[in-house]
Amino acid sequence: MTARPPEAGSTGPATSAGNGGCAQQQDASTGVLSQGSKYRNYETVFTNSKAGMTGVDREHVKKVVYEMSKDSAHFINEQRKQAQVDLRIHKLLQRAKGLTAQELAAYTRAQDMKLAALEATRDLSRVWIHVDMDAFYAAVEERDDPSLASKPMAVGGVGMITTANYLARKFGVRSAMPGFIARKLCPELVFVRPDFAKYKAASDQTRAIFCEYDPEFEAGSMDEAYLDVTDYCHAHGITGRAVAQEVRIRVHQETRLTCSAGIAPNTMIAKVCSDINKPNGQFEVPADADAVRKFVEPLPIRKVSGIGKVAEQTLKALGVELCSQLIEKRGLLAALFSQISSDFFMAVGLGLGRTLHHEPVKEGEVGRRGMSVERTFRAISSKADLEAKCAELAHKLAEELADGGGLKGKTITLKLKTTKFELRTRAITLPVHVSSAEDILAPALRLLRVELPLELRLMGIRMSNFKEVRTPPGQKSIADFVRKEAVPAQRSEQDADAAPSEQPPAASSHHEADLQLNGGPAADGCPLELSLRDWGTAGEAVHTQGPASQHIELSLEDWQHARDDPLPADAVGM
DNA sequence: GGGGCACCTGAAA
DNA sequence: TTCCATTTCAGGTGCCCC
Ligand SMILES: Cc1cn([C@H]2C[C@H](O)[C@@H](COP(=O)(O)OP(=O)(O)OP(=O)(O)O)O2)c(=O)[nH]c1=O
Ligand SMILES: [Mg+2]
Repeated sequence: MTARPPEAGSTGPATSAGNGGCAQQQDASTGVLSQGSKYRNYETVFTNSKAGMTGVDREHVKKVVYEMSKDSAHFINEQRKQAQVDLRIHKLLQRAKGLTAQELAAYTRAQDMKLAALEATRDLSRVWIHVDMDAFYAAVEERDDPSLASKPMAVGGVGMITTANYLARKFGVRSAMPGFIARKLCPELVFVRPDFAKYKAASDQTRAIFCEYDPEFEAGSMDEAYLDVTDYCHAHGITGRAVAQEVRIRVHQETRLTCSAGIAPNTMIAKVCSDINKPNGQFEVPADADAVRKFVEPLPIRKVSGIGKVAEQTLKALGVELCSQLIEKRGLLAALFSQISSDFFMAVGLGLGRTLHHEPVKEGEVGRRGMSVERTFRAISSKADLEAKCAELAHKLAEELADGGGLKGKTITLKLKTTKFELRTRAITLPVHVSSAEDILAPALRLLRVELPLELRLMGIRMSNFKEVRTPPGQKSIADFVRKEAVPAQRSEQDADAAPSEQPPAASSHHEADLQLNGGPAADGCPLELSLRDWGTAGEAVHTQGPASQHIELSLEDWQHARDDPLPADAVGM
C-alpha cells in the first residue's frame, strides 16, 4: 500500500461526518432476500456513501451490481486483484504479529517524538477554501438543456458513466459505474454523451473568479480548486466563510452552476469540508487547534484524500478506521509502513495538512510529467489491427503534444489491456526527445510486437521525460502557464536556441510499411526476454526488462440539506 | 550509495 | 468504436551502472 499526501482527489465517499462525530450513514436495508446469491459478501465501491447517496438502498445496489458483474471477465480480474490485496494484508498482519512488545513500545516512543515535532509545526494562520463543483458534468448538461434536470441523467455511455445528476444518484447511479449497470438500477436513466469543451469553458469561467481571490489558486481538475484566501481576508477585513459565500454566489451568477466549499486552515481539512454540505453548501472548521482535532478524531480515514479503497482495507485490518486511531496505533503504523506513509498518517491524525502553496514550476520545466492517450475497443488480436490501433494512438498523441505547446519527450510507454483485463505496460527511453507521430510509432511498434500474440481491449501510449523548455533570452516567461512555443511545422525545425539539436535516428517515418506486413507471430514463449537492440545506430543501449516480478509491497443533498451556510435562495434563483 | 530506468499498484477527478 | 473509461501523478521494487 502506498499512502501519499495527495493534492487532488475529491469526494471520497463522504457522509456528513464532521464535528459532532455523528456521521449519518443511511443504510436502508429493505429486507432483500438472500436467495443464495453471494452478493452480501461482495464489496463494491458503488455503495460507499457519497454526496447524493442518502436514502439509497445499498443492499439493492450491491445485489444488482453483483448480479450484473459476476460472470464477466472484469469481475474475475477484480477478484484476482482483491486476492492479491488480501495476501498483502495477510503478510502485513504476520509482520505485525511478529513484533515484540518492546519493539512496538520503541516505535511508539519514536512516534511520540514525531508527533510532538509535527504538532509544533501546526499553522493555523492560513485560510484555505476548497471549492468543488456539484455534479459538474451533469450540471453543465442540465444547464444547457433544462429538460434534463427533471429526470435521472448520467453523463457517459453504456460503457461508462463519468457522473450523474442527483436524481440519478438516488438510484445508486454514480461516477465510474458502467452504464449498463446503471441502467439496470434506473431503467429510465437518460444518457448524455460528454462534451469536454463545454466543461472546459465552464471551468475557465470559475477559474477566472478564483483568480480574483487567490491569484495563485491551485486547480486540481476542471471542477475543483484550492484557494489560499488569507491575504484576501486581511485585505478586505472579512472571514473565510464570507469569502466562500461570495465565491459561490459569483460562480453561480457567472456560470449558473452551483458548487460547494470547505473552509479550513489547511488543504487536507478544507477538502474534506467541501464535501460535507454538498451540494451547494459549505462547511468550515475554524482555525483552532482543538476544533481541528475534534473534527478529525471521528472522521473515517476513507474521507481523507489519498486514502482509497486498499488503504482503507489495509488499515482496517490493523484496527484503524477513524483518524483518531491513526494516532492510537502510531507505533504499529510506524513499524509497518514506510516513513512517507506513516508520516502522512500521523499528519492526518493530527489534522495537519498543507498550508502553503506548491512551489511554482521551475524555470524551464514543463509543468507536467507525462501525456497519454488510450482507447478501449472491441477485442482485437490480428497484428495488422493491433498495429493500426497503435498508429492511431501515436498520431493522436503527437497531436496532443503539439497542442500542449510542442512538448518533446524521451520515454514512450505502451499500455495494453487484454480482454481479460490484465494490464501490461512496456516502456522505452530513447536517446533523444521526440514528438512526431512517426517517432512515437516506431518505438511503440517495437514494444508491441514483442508482446504478440495478444488479444486486447485497450491500447494506450504515454510520453514522458519531457525536454525542458528554455525560453529565449529577453522573453518573459510565466512559469505557471503552459508555455506555448511555436509548434514546429516540420520535423527538421528543432530548437530555437543554441542547444545541440537531437536527431532521431533515421528509419522511422514509414509507418505504412510498419503497419501492414505479415503476422509472423513473434516467437511466443516468453515475451519478456526479447532484446530490442538496435533502435537506431548510435550505441545507446536500449533497456529491456521483463515484467517486474510480482513484488509485494510491505511498506506498505440537495437544497434541503442542513448546511452550515446555504446560499441565500434568491442568489441562486430560487 | 545514488541516479536512471522499467514495471506495477493505488488514487483521484 | 462499446461489452466496466480516460488522464494524470506518486510511491515502491528491482536492476543496471557507475
Ligand atoms: C469521480 C469521477 C469524476 N469524473 C468527472 C465527472 C465529474 O462531474 C467531474 C468532477 O468529479 P467529482 O467532483 O468527483 O464529482 P461531481 O462533481 O460530478 O459530483 P459532486 O457533486 O459529488 O462533486 O469529474 C470522471 O470523469 N470520472 C470519475 O471517476
Ligand atoms: Mg464535484
